Order: sequence, then structure tokens, then C-alpha cells
Amino acid sequence: MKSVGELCEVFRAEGLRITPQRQHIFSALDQLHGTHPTADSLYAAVVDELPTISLKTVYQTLNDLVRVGELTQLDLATGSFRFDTTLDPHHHLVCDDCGAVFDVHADFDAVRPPVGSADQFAVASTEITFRGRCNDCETRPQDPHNNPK
Amino acid sequence: MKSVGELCEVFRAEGLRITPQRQHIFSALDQLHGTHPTADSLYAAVVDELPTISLKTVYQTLNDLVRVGELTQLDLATGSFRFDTTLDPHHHLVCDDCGAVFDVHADFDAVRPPVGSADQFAVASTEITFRGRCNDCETRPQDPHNNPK
DNA sequence: GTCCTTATCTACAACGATTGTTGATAGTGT
DNA sequence: ACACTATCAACAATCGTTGTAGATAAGGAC
Repeated sequence: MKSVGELCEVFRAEGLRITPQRQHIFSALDQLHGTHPTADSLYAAVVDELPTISLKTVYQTLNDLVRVGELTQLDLATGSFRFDTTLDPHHHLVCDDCGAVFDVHADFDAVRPPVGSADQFAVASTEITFRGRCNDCETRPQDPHNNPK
Repeated sequence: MKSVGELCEVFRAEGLRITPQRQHIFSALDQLHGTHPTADSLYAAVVDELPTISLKTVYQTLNDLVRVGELTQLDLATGSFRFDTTLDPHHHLVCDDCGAVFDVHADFDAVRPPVGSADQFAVASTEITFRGRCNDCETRPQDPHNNPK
């Protein structure tokens, strides 16, 4: 992903203004790179420094970043959108217990619907999601009351 | 999927009662087999015959069917759960425009996370989702005001 | 067939994630 | 420093889904 400064440039080029809120959100995205944060966890990271920032502002800025192509919005069925700062095409591992998401960088170009099943379907993208349990949840004793999402 | 009668047997065996509501829901699932209906579209199919049935009852019965393993609940990021009466493992094509879902029966057992990316992750399942435009949406002239979800 | 127990039903409120609205605030070019 | 207008915070609304409650009905016993 781009640095905070570069993202500011992109926003300026788009006619969007640079505000303290946005700078802090850019910075939080930078610090949480690789963790596939939710809007809420980014809000939590920013609200310490800007106690009056609203969750709506975080959503708004994330949507703007998605719109200009500097961020990807993932729906991995964990209950809320995850935002991904890794822009090159890749796939994901999702922990069914804690909802943690990990990147899988591998070439699955050979994965295509077999002839006959999609003849009248224009495939634009392929998503591969591996589900299971991450190391932390695997080693932790069974907790039937955990909050998966 | 099982017939309406067989589903009744399963419910009875589980100690669940057979009600007109449940029979109609079973029947609607049978008729909509292969269409990956939402709870709401099943409700719409049943409410004609049982005008006082509540959406909650549909959800409740679908959840019961999922719990006893006679139905699969899919989250394909179309805005609401889809219910799948095809129980053998398979994958999906999802139309980004209209949300239609099609089954892909193919053996993708070779698709596994590469060594290194999931060494500390116990993979339990693999989901492959192809996204694009279905035949109807592809041939239909562009409609910017369609309701994807 | 009738009765009793208890599961299921409907109606309604509540939930969590996300988005719409609005008037106040604050970037940015001049 | 000014004016213009994008952005902000606060609040309400949305949508899909689930919780709660009291009324109703399924199914076994007699």
C-alpha cells in the first residue's frame, strides 16, 4: 500500500481535502497493514488520538479509498467488511473461530469453472477462501463461548 | 435433497413437530431446488398459501434444517444468506448484477494453500466462488439502476 | 375423541453493520 | 484574511436476522 503522504497526494489529485481525520485513518491503515481490519477496528485505532471522530467518517474515508482504488473491501462472511491494503490479486485464509484473515499469495489461474457449467456466464474474478482454525485458536483450549465474528 | 415426506421423517426423528407451516416450507424448498433462495424468497413462495405465516417461522425452520444437516447456508456476499438444497460439496458462480447463484460441480481437490502460507492453520474447507455476469444480465442492455442484492 | 403437555406459532421489539440527513465546522485557493 | 464548499459529528434510518412473549396447536396417553 501507499504511504500516508502518497495517499494524501492521491486524495488531493481527486479533489478531496486533507483533514486530520483522514490523515489519522491513513496512518492507522498503515499500522494495521496485513491485519484486514474492520471499519470498527480502524475506528478504535483512531479514536484514541481523535476522541471526537465518528465511525461514519471512518466508513466514508474507507469508501473513498476503495473508490479511488487504494483499498479493497472484502466480504468474507465474518459479519462485517474487512479492508485489505494488499492490492495485488490474492486469496485468503479465514479462521472460523476468531475471524482472523491471512493472505494467500499463490497462482490459481488454472482454477476455472469446467466447460459446461459456465458457458453462458462471463467470469470476471475468482475468489478462493480457505476456512479452518488459526494457530492461536487451534492451540487454545476449546472455548464454546467465543465470539467468532 | 430429500422429499417433503423424508424431511418430515427427519424432523419427527429429531423430536420436532410437523406443522402446516413446515410442510409448506419443505415443499417450497423442493420447488425452488437449484435456485439458492433467500429466506425472503421462500417466505414469498409460502405466504401465498399461508397468508399469516411469519418470516420468523421461515428463518426458524431453515435454521432447523441447517442444524440437522438437510440444508446448507451460504454467505456469498449478496446481501443475505442463500440456502442450498444441494448437499454434496461443490462451488458457485455468482452474478454481480442480479445476485443469481449457480452450482459448479468440479473436483478442485488440488487447490490447497501453498506450503508456507498456512503451516499454522488447520484448513477445514475450501470455497471457490466465481463472480461475473450471468447470461441474462450479459445480454440485457446495461441497467445502471438494477438492484444487485 | 378428549385432554394435557410442551413445541411452535405470530406479532413485535431489538440487534449489529452500514448508510442517509443536516446543520455546523474547517480545508484550500485567492 | 475571505469566501466557497467539502467534510465533519450527531443522529436517525435501513436491512437482514434474531430475541421475547403470550397465544395456539401438535401429538401422545387415556
